Amino acid sequence: MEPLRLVQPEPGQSRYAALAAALRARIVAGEWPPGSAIPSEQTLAGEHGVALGTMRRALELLTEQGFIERSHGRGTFVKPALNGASMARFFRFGDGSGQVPASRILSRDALPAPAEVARSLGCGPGETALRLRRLRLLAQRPCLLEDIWLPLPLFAPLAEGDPAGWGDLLYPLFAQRCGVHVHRAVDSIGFGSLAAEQAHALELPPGHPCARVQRQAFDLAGRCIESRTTLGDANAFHYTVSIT
Amino acid sequence: MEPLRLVQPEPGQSRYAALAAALRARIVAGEWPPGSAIPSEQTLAGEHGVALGTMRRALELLTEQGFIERSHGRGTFVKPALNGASMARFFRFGDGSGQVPASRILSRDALPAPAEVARSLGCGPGETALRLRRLRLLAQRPCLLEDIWLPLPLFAPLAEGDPAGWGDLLYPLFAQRCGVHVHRAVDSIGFGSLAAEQAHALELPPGHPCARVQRQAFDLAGRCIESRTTLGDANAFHYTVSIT
DNA sequence: AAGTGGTCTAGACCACTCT
DNA sequence: GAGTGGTCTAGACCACTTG
Repeated sequence: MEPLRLVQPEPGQSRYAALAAALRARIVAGEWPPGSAIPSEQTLAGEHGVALGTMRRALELLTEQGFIERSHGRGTFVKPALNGASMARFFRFGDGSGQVPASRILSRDALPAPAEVARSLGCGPGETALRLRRLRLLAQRPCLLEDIWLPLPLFAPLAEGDPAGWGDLLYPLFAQRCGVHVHRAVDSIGFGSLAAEQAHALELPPGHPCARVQRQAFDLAGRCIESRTTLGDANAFHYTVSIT
Repeated sequence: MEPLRLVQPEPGQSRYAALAAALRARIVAGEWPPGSAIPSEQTLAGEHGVALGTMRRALELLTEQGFIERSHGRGTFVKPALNGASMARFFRFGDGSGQVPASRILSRDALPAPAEVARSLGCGPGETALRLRRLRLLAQRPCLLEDIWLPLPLFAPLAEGDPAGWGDLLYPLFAQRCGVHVHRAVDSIGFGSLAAEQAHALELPPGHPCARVQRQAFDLAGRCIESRTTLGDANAFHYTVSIT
């Protein structure tokens, strides 16, 4: 018989919000890994000594916040990590078949993080981080050029071994090799033109207009675990926003 | 004593979804104009012969869908129309003080709608529509150039009178003069370069890179009531997206 | 003080999934 | 058939806004 886990709502906070926070903490702590099932609402309600409807409200909150997914008749599951295939959503290349671009690692170095990268990753300036340069191709033609910074004690497993065997998606690799699950990402879109070196890699003329997508990726605990800059032909860029 | 308004859920549809649809129809029909209060959940629940909690679920649905806003202790209100000040959200000009750019109407004509515009507005190709060309300025400096198409029987009141008195925002004008309330908008973003005439209006060199935002605006009933193309300096463009 | 939406309870029953 | 989440009920009480 499990003892009651009573939660004490902060003053002004509702009980279901407090319950959601408690469950979120258990998820973040890794008690239930991404993709696995958590106990049924019946069980959880009994465990915390609250009515079923109250626990449902808490689980609805966690669903809205993107921590869990519910499936009728099956159960409630910790939301699996993002797979990172979403970068192509900003560009419309060639056939538009929506397939994942192939990946080619151009370089891999452990370097002191420049100020801007350090700020983005939330680490001290000058701390060493892993920098990947990566080219992405569709039908053997270069389409995206990426500059990826990863904090270093955490991503040490990626500093070794042959990157040729990594496959086309990085985020599943982060999970397998480093135990890092990407839960949320923020993309910031801007515009610029290609430096000579960048233009050469993308097989475009120097000075060609490009779209620049700066991404920060976060894990379940809200720590920034990736700072990435992606460049692509501005003429292939497109994006749609709905306003309400 | 108001008679019961019983709703019949479609097979496979929940009762609260059917209630939400019924209320949405009354909102779209104009029974409660934008900004006005609708009856309390108590009243509505009684009126439809359902439990309070069920009516709450229906109202939650309408809230998510953007048709109503609820305010603790005050009541439930039909969501007021968009004010259209949101175009500046795509650009970062000068001081970044976030103020609304001034508006200058460059031209106003009733013309047959080109095929693409007609498709966007959902009217027959070649039907006449109202075209506005409009320049927007911050601190007396041009920043955005707009090409706006409006379907014509509906917007006839804007074909007359001096546009100089219209003010800086069009959407409030749509509501006052034409009874059109903008409920939702979809913006599609791309990059291009300025034609000579466009460059001249924006005081930029011809061929200068520009961001192009194509907007479709919709009223409560879901009809497209505006097709707009906005051009601005690509170097001032920025936008942030959160992915979960 | 009256009226509104927000929280919480304790139950019943239904729909879906898996074995 | 057992277990899950989804719907619906009927009520009590609380928190907020307004006259």
